[in-house]
Formats: sequence, C-alpha cells, structure tokens
Amino acid sequence: MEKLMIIDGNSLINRAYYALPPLRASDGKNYNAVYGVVNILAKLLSTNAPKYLCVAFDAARKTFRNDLYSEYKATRKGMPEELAEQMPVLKDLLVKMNIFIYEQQGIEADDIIGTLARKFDVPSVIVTGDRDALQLIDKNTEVWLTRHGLSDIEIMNEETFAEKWGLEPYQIVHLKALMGDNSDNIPGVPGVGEKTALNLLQQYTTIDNLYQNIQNVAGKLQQKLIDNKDLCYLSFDLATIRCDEKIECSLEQMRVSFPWNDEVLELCKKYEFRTITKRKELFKEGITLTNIKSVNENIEFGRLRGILEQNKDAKTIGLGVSKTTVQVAFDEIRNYTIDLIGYSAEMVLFEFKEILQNPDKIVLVYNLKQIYRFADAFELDLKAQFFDVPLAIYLINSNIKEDTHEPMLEYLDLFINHIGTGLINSWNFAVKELEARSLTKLYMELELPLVRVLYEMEQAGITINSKVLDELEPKYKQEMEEIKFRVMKYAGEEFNLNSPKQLGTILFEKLRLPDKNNKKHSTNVDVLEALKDEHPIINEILRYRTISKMNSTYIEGMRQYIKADGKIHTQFNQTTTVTGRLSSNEPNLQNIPVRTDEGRELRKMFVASEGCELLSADYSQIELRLLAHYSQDPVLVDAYKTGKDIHATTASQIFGVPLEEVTPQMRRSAKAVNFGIIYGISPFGLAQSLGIPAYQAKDYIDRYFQTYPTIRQFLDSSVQEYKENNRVTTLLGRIRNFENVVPKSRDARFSERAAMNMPLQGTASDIIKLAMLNVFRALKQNNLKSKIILQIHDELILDVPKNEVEIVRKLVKENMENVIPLLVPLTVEIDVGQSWYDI
DNA sequence: CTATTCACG
DNA sequence: ACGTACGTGAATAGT
Repeated sequence: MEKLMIIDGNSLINRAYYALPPLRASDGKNYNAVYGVVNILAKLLSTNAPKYLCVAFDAARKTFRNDLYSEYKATRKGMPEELAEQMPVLKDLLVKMNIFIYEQQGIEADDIIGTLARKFDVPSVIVTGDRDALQLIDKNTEVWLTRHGLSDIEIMNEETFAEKWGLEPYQIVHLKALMGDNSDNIPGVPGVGEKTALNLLQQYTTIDNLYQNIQNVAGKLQQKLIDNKDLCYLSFDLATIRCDEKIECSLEQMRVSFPWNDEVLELCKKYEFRTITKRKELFKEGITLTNIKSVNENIEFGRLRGILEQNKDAKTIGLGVSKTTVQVAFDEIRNYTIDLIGYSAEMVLFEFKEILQNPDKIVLVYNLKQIYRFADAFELDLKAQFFDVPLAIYLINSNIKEDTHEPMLEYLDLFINHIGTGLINSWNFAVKELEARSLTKLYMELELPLVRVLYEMEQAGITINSKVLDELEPKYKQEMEEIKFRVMKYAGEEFNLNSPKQLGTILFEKLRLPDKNNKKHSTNVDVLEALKDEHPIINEILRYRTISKMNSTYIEGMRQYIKADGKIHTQFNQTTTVTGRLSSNEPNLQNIPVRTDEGRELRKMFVASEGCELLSADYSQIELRLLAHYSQDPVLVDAYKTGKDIHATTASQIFGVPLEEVTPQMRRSAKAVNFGIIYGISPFGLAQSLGIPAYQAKDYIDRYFQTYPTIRQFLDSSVQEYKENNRVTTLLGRIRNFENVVPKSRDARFSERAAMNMPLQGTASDIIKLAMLNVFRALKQNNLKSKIILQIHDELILDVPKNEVEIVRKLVKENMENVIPLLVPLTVEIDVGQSWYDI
C-alpha cells in the first residue's frame, strides 16, 4: 500500500532545537535543529520508505484563530534567534533534497496537515510532536508522535488511540473545549480539568449532547458549564483542525526521490553533521562507501509472492522488519517495501517461510532474536544461514551501542537509503571488517549462536511469588511514612525527601552540618555515613533511602513486569556494553539486592517453577584467576592450583607475615587491593574503598607490585597496547576501541584504567558466554528439560526439574569449569533451592 | 534530556 | 597539580 507522509516541520524543528545539545560548525553557528530534523527524516525515509512525502510549515503569524480570539497563542514567546536562523537553512536543505515543502500565508501548519491528510486517496501518516494532531486519526490516517525529543516514535492509530485514551480521536477536540489547553492559550471551562472533562465525555460523548442534557449534570458543575457555554464553543472552534483549506498541490509533486545528492552531502559536511563526521571517526580504519542509489518500490502484500518467485535464485536476502514496514532486497540496488497497514509483520514474514527454511540461503537481519520470535509463532524450523548485522557491527566496534546502531546503519543507509538494500551493503562491510580484525570466529561460533540461547532464556522467564511483594510493600510504605514524619520534624519544614537538592539545602544550610565538598552539597551514602554522629536526622535519611530504593525499584518496579504466566521475562542485551558483558533490562535482573540481609530478602520473590528447583552456578573469582593466568605469577598460580585462600595469600605476601598470622583486617585490605587491581588501581580509589588515607593506600599498592612484578608487567602491557593501537583485546580476540584523547589528560588516565580492566572483565565475559553455549547444547543433547534462565556476569541460574537436579548439577559444573584451558583451574560453586534467596 | 543516587558483578 | 577505581540499569527531580 502506498502512503503519504506529512511532516509537521515546525513541531519537529522546535523539538530538535530544545532536545539536542548545540552543534556548532566551524562558522560558529548552531545547526542542532537542522541536524535533528534531517536525521529523523533520514530515519523515516529508510525505515518506512514512504512513496509520497511533504513537510508543512507555518507561514503566517495571524490566522482565523486570532480573529476568533485575540489571545490565541499570545503567550507564546517568539522563537529564539538561534532557532529562527535555522529555519531557512532547513528549508534550503529540504529543497535540495527534493522534498516537497508546503506553507501558505494565513494557514497554520496544523490545517495544512489536516487538509492534506484528507485530500488524497492514499493512507496518510502524520509525523509530529504535537498531540493536537491526534484528532485527525481515522481509518486512513495514523499519527506518529515523536518522543524523548526525536529519538523515539510512538505510532497512534485508531486502535492504539482507543486503548490509551478510551475516547474516539475526534473527541480530543471536545476534551479541549472543556478543559482548555494552556500551551495554545485556549481557555477551558473554569474548574474543569482533565478528570472532569473525561468523565463528562464518557457520559455524553460530545459537547452538543452534553449541553442538550445539561439538566442531568449534578451540582455546581452544571451552572459552571452553562455560564461558560460560549467560551466552550469558542475553544471548540480554536482547537478544531481544519481539513478543508484551499490547497493547490498534487500527489505527484510529493513523490519521494533519492535525496542524498552531492549537493546535499556537501551541505551536511559544511554543517558538520555527526551522521557524516563522527561516524567516520569510528570507522577510520577504512570504511569505503559508494554513493549507491538504492531504488525503492512500494509493493502490495499480494505482489510479494511474485517478487519472491522472480528472485528465487538469490542466495543472499536482506530482510528488514521495522514497526511499520517489512523491506526486502536481493541485491544492493533494488529495495521492496511492504507497508504494515492492514497486515502484521508475522503475516508478511510467513511468506518468507521457504527462504527461512532453506539451508542454502543467507538471510541478513537487524535483530535475529525478533526473527526467532516470529518463527516460534508459526513453528517454523529455521534452517537458513542467518546474519545479525548490528551484532557484527558491535564486535567491530563495541562503542556503538544498540541505540546508535540505527543511526550507524543509517549512516550506511544514508547512501543506500533503504533497509533491505542497507542490510546487504552493511553485511558486505561487516564481513570484510570482521575478517580484517580476526573476529569472524568469535562472531560465527560464539555471539551468533548465543542469540538463540538468550532468546530461550527470555522466553523461559523466572517465576514470581507475588505474596512476597504483597507482604513487603505495605511494610516498606508504612515505615517510609513514619520516617518522613520524623525527618520533617527534625528539619522544621516540609520538603521532598526524594530530592537530593532539597535535602542538601536542609542538611548543609539549614542544619549547618559540616560539608566537605564545599562546592556541591552531595548527599550520597559516604557523605551521610560520615555525618551519622552529627545529627539524628542522618540515620533516618539513610534508612529512608534504603527502603525507598527497595520499594520503588524492586517492589513497585518489578510488579509491572509480571506477565500473565506469573513470570518475569527480562531482556538480555548482547550489544550494549563496551567490554562484552551482557546487560539486562525491563527489568534489570542483574542487580537484585544481595549485599545486605534485608535487601537479600527480596530474592524470595524469585522462585523455581512448578516441580522445579533453582540452581545457581557461579565462577569463583574468575577475574582474579584470569589475572593469575595472564601474569603467570608463580605465587598466584600456585595458590589457585592448590586451592589456597587467595586474599589471605596476598595479605601474607604484601604484609610479609606467615599465612597463619594474617589477621582478618589484613585480609580485608588485601581483598580490596585485589579488587583495585582489576579496576586499574589508583591510590585514591583504594583509599576510598578502605577508608584509609591515600598515602597508606599508595603504600599497599607499592608493596603489592613489589611482591607481584609480573602483574605490574601485565597491566603495563595492556596500557602499552592501548597507547600503541588505541585498543585492547581479550583472550578470545574481542576488541575494545578507545577514542583519541589528549595524552596524560584525565581522559587518558581513564582510558588507561579501562584498558587494564578490559582483558579481565572482557575475557570473563567471553568465558561465561562460551560456557552458556556449551551448557545449552549439552542440555539439549541429553534431552533435559532444565533451562538456563538468568546470567549475572559470573553466574548462571537454571530452572531444573527435580528429577534432573543431580545430573544437571554435574553437567553444568563440568561444562563451566572446562570451558577453556587456563594456567589455573576455574572453579564453579553450585547451589540448589526453591527461591533465589536460598541459593 | 541530564544529574544524582544506588542496586549488582 | 589534579581528580580517580571497571562495567551496567532504574527511579527520581529538575532544567
């Protein structure tokens, strides 16, 4: 289905201006808003491939609405100069991109948009940050709202609108007539807010019907509505977007053509848009892009079969799925787009089932996990060779975070312009670059197959015992109230205890407690702990912080993620960390409290599923073992080989006492030093963690390096590698790249510490990922029902049927311990129990 | 959107 | 002299 995309130029440039940091080119001028709009346009063009596109602008200050109501938009401030300057720059660029602009004296952009949306016989999509446009939604019109500045888009159509508001789209105008709209200075009926207005509309549907039945409205509200009837109807007229303006233009004028001609690219360079300049820096080792002009064809779903038949001999297929389109390409030039209007992505993907089941085909995708999900829905047995392009890009440069993959690929797409063709081009690039960096094996044999493991972990989920939540929540809430009361009494005034800023003012200005950081009033634990004895309010605050964290993050926060199956299904991200670790979100199950007894209680909510036990398997001190392996230090290696207490051994060495005479205090210090080493130690950092003076910390560190010279050599070699190549690697060849920084600067020191840490943290990640893969395969091979459900960096949690516990305990331990040969043994500790608290 | 705080490895 | 541990994600306030 073809579609017309109508962009609200004013809304987008405004949002871009306020959302984005200033972006100054060498002429000293700020082009941030132009950049923002061009960027989102690039994204829209590539992910949605609209056949027709128009950008609407306001041309005039005064319109019919000002005649109706002189105060209309009167309180709006004029545009800041820095934004106004960008307006003509944007328009000029759009013209050069062959993008159709519509503006007309006396007509507001809203009314142009409304009229265009209704004028032609094609479905329309309105892109804006302005919620007013929601009233235009109908069967043939969607509104795409930009959120978080411009980075995210929320698609609103008839269904999603009804779900969210419980109203019909046209009723938005009636809502505004009643409650007004501050931002446009549209008056409402006094005393009627959103709640009342929604209530009235639920009952009466329209304001006409409301006033016809006004005698049924109870209480004072009736009189208020009667008194303000004229005002209400005036507001109705002000808020109504006109769809019948006289607008002269044809659909043909709005047809999209290739926008990235040389003139446009020159201008992008001149304005120093990041899409061109910064991305290039990331790939300075030779990204070669050809200005390939990809040609898109919007096809009806019904034509897909024919196209697939035509291309049945193609070996490589770029298959891109976005929220709004499925795009496919068989070569670098021709892109086909199927709009998901009236069809679900699943339905479209189902047409690809022969390809997906054909082992000779190479299928390039943006998100393999998502493909697994679709395949599951249809019980397809995937046999094709899949290639997850962003995952490959991540190995090439892990600084490119998941969020920025799209822009990154857009950077490629900027020249290619569409998703299907973009995938093929990025794949060509990625295959070459993986090979050049010796990452092909890591990709093909570890990261890519791991996608399946993570997918199944997410599907499996972890069972929640809601009783635990129900019991703890009221207890926490009550205690918070009690503490709040006492704190306010101590403070002598009401303030927001959740606000560090307000708290700082109370503590350090009103109560005059001593503040070491005379600049900012920091109120973090370390500061508060130091003030414990100064005032009884401090302990109350510390307690409040603890409880409010537990309640808001771990009780209320978890609740929203419990699905109908009684489980939480977190997401494991494979491309977000620079070191190769996974991360977990929505919710984060990698930071459930454990360090304090009370926090640990929360783990009781995570339980084994019916008939199962939870099994945890964690690597003991994996990073320190890797340090021993890398440095080959004889004492450390021997200690691990013979199973000695490593922190005590370190203590004995650096304090020069026999092992038996090591005191708990000495062991504690040595443990902190060991941790510090892993982080790229500094005297200050160690001092802080141990609460000792920096000179003493420095002394510990000096003694440590005297005792373990090969460890210093190893750490030095990491720094050396970083300085020479701007990158360091792990045991399996994973790379971390560093930005260019001024030598010896703060940034340089930061990089040096990160460089020391990467081989340890990164290799540990390599190892557990490999172990996950091996465990996963071993479970399948043995037809076991046990499932890996969580990974917490050095620990795996499995859900294990009771009759499998013993065999799985052995299987997991062996697979994890023997994953890779090292100079020292890897040991894994296993625990089994009904809840996460027990293991 | 950014800063602050705090939970984890 | 100067600011400091490495890597994450979520909640909240406030601009």
